[in-house]
Amino acid sequence: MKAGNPPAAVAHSDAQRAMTGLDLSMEAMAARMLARHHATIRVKKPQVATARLARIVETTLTLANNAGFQSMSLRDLSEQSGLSMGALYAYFDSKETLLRMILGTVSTVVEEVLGAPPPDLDGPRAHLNWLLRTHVALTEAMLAWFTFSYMEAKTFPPEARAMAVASERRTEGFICDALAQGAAAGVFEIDDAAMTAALIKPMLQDWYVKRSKYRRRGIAPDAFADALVAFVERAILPHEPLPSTPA
Amino acid sequence: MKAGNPPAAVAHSDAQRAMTGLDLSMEAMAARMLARHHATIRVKKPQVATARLARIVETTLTLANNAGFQSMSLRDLSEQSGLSMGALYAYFDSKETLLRMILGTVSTVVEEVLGAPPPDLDGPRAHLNWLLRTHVALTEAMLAWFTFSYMEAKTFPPEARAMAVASERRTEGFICDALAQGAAAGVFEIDDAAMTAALIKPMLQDWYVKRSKYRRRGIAPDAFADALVAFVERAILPHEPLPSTPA
DNA sequence: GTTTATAGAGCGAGCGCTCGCTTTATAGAC
DNA sequence: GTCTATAAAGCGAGCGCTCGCTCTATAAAC
Repeated sequence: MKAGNPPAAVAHSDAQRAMTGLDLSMEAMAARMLARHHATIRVKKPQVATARLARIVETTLTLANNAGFQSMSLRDLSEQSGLSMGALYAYFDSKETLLRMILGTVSTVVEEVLGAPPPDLDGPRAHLNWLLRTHVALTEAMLAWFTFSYMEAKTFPPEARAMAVASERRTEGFICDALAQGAAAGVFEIDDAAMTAALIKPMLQDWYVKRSKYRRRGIAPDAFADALVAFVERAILPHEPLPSTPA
Repeated sequence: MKAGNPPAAVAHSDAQRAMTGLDLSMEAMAARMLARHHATIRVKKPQVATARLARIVETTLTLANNAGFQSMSLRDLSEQSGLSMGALYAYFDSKETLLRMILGTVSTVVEEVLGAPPPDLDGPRAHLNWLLRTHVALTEAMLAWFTFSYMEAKTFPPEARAMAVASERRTEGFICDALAQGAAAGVFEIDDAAMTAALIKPMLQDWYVKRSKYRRRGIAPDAFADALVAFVERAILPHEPLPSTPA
């Protein structure tokens, strides 16, 4: 396993980068984590550390998404990742730290991607459209990370839970802002932007939380995004009054 | 703690019964569970068994919803419920059985409530409206049960997980059927009923999964149901074509 | 006295985590 | 090229502890 650009994943990675503005590959994420936690990671060589970290995180996400983070023992992680117990503890000082490293990476990426819309978006409708489609693309590219963050949030220690909640509120805030701007501009017809955003977000989350449901039905990311955008726009774009309004 | 009708909860219980057609109180649920599992519950006197079972389930839901079912030790459960370890094992033969007892109760209740719409509903629109509002009322009345079922589903053993998935599909099926009937009758304007139902259900689930979000914002069950129905109906009732359709 | 229910000490298994030791990579001396 | 010195990285048995679960002695009910 030599260093250098992994040739097979380049096209895929480029497509993601075009949509989200970032390299979302496991290697790139591991490099980010290393940069953020280099003070506490005992392995010195960046190449080695990045590769091992990628392996650790990949295995953790797989095991935890199958049976839960609490149920995943560090012996399991050691065995599946090919690293010894001692080697694992060169990268984190406790199981909880490993959890926080993963969570922090996810919320940082969400912030960076959704908080930086392309400058050429034409108005609130295009902005909301971009938010929804980019969220689908982002969670698709980092599916395991997002299911991990979502499903394990309940059992997180208080600090980590607060981080997860804050990240979710931030995401909902992006949607709410786009809705409010559209309403102010007369592009959208909305009673309560906050409530509408509160209703839209769970639909976005369903894409990765219940991913197997959509996979079973053969629904591709683009098809889901299309349906979601169509549904939301029908509900918020202005149109003639309802033909009948019985009780 | 004597047996008999708990007087304080009668009014509340009656309101629930009017909406859902069932008594959803903890005592009533415990009685159901006892009837279903009387073969394996070693405590013979129904009054004693029902009261203890209610206490066990109530404590389990509280502890599990705080830190996860896996993290809840049976010593915690023993201490908090006031029952000894030995007494607990008179009601179930393993922690997993306790899990299945709770899950089975939830999915049975969902089936009974949502599968029995009142006969005087006037058409698909009223039916869908009733489905949405009843789902909100049901999950509100049994909030802890539903958050438990939802949040713990990932870590369930295969059989229990299958039960949870089946129950969710059933719920989505009720919505899908109402949508399809409305589309066939020309009351709704829908491309794909299954996809629309798939988008509606996560909004319903958000009410109990992210309950603290709505509590923080001071949104009452009725207000949520109103907003949800309004949002969904705007998206599916027929209306004039969109005023503009830019890319 | 018999039945029913409870108490709580105790069991083996498995947990997160540590630490003394081994293996591998690197580089200068000759 | 070969040898040696040193640091980096990895290893895995074992520690203290908690887990789910059991079992016998005891209390209460009738």
